[in-house]
Amino acid sequence: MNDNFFELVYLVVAQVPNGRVTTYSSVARFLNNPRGSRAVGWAMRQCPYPKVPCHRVIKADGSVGGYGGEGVVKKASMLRKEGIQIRRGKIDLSKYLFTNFRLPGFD
DNA sequence: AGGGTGACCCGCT
DNA sequence: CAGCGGGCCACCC
Repeated sequence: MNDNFFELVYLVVAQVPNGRVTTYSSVARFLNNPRGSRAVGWAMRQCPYPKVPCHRVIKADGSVGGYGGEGVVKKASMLRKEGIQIRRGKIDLSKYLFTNFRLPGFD
């Protein structure tokens, strides 16, 4: 269940509130894996938990990133709907980036 | 045990 | 500011 890095990613991403976004790198860093950003992307690709807002996870440079191919448009649309302004396909991380996660399991 | 894949990141040019 | 290449991590076959 929650013994894998994989599961932790979902728990952390699920903590991202509406109207905010996070980056693969930030999540990886929170899990003490500063270089595990790729693994986070892997977890997102699987996304077996519908409660996990994988669409709120973007790249570290502010770009929307990917969503399984041409779904990126849909992803951007959803973010926009949540009140996130996207300028030239980029999101202002200094405004919407959320990294104030809490340790999973310490509810 | 080994190789291939992926919704990435960072530094350099 | 944009483009290219190398590196790192975890999962599946």
